[in-house]
Amino acid sequence: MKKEPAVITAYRNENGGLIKDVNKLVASYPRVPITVDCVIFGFEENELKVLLIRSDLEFYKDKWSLLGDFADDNEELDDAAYRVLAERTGMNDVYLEQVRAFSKPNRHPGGRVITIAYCSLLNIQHHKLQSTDNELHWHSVNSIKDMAFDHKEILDVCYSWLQKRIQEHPLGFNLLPDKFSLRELQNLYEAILGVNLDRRNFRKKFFSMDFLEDIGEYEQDVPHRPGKLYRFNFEKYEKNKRKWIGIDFG
Amino acid sequence: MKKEPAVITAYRNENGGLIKDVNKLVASYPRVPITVDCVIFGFEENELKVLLIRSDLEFYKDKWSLLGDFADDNEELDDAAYRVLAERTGMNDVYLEQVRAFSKPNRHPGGRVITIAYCSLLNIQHHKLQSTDNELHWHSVNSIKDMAFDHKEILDVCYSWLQKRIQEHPLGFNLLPDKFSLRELQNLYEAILGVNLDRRNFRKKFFSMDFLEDIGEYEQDVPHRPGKLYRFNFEKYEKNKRKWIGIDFG
DNA sequence: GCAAAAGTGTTGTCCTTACACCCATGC
DNA sequence: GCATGGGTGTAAGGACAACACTTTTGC
Repeated sequence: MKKEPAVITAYRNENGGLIKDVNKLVASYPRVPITVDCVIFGFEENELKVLLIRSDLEFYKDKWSLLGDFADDNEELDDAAYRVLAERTGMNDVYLEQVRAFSKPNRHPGGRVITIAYCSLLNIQHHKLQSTDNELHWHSVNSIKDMAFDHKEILDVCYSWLQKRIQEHPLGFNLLPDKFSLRELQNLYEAILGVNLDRRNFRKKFFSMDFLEDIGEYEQDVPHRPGKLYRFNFEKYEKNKRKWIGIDFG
Repeated sequence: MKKEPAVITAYRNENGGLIKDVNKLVASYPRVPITVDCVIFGFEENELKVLLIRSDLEFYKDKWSLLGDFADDNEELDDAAYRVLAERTGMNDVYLEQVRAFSKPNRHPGGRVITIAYCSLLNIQHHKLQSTDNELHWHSVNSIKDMAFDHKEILDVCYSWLQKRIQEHPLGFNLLPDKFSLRELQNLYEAILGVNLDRRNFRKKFFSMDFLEDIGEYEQDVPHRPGKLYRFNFEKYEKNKRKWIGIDFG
């Protein structure tokens, strides 16, 4: 039961049990190809969308795939994920967060590849996809059935992650224009959480959190009374956010 | 801005733009040594403890290190983490969850190594460390100053993860004996969260969640009125847990 | 009988929910 | 003037925080 890991044992007892040649030690480790895969969410027409590309592999012909790439030598994983985003969308100032690693040995048909999934939120309006990117498309998250690799599983995990995360952190604003109406914000939450929320209580909630900034502008070209536009005041949020004790399993 | 990843470009245009030889594709990816590192928490003498080993590396002589090992060929990362636990503690039925990847290029002195951190909770009483494991020790989490590699950073991240997680999921029971008093449970929460909680409200809270099972036994050998012992009813919890909408940033 | 911790209830406050009416604009 | 959604307030119920006294045991 208490076997020592093989490599460590092999390198022991050279210097009072300590390993001297760390390079040799690391060189003895098995090596694995590492990729990052980005689940890039956007919001359009009151639907949560995800940016997918048609798989490059004949093996997955006509299946959709997340945007990913291998991690370069000495490239930190976050950097690799930002690089994928920049290469594919041209955007540099995008919200991005690591979700977790996926490591099933047979998840890639070409051999073992471990991938680190990242979740990313961007404003579709800020990035009009160019027509040369004709294999790059936004898909309604709820319409996606099956995908290349284990990417459907990764998408599902990231979607759940987002549903939880958006209730505890002000991520949603990354999916909206700088100026947005409360109706847009509510549509966003309803679409992501898959619920209907009471409009009056929703407003009260966000106003009481007190980081929506009334910028004195109004919606335009709407066939009804235009709503006020707001901006998310990030500084105010950072200054006022509190730590929180509240045990509650669910 | 929209450069295509080099490898994908190289393998294109062989079959209508599709890549045929997936093995060759994967073989062309850079490979990285992957390790798992386990942050193994325990609870003893009303303190949160973490299980550490003295570093095997001369480079980190006399520094403490998390328990880790490289991932074997075709070994899933969760399995590698369970293996590390079994090898080091002899325990197989331990709570374990992936936290995240750490990938700074210089985090290991022997060259680039990416590690996936796991958080693990076990009951110290169930596993009396054997004296042959004389470099394996429990350390009070709050007393740890500096560690080998980036392990202090990993520990800090996992500790924060635990503080949050324990408020939303019934993990804490993994740190306690099967039968425990409410006082022990409260001490656990107070130690992990670093706060004082009102005893009466704490009891009400847990009783109202209704998965503590009164087993009709009492504490023994205490120099005061003995408290009742309870057991966590996992089935009842699973059956009653609800989904939850509650937007609240903090 | 004394020390030490277990066990128990009530009240006020705050947060959440449910719900209905007037208002501003485009057509 | 009518259709459409914007904007607002209130009341009830539930959760949480604060708080003190009696009970049981070991010594």
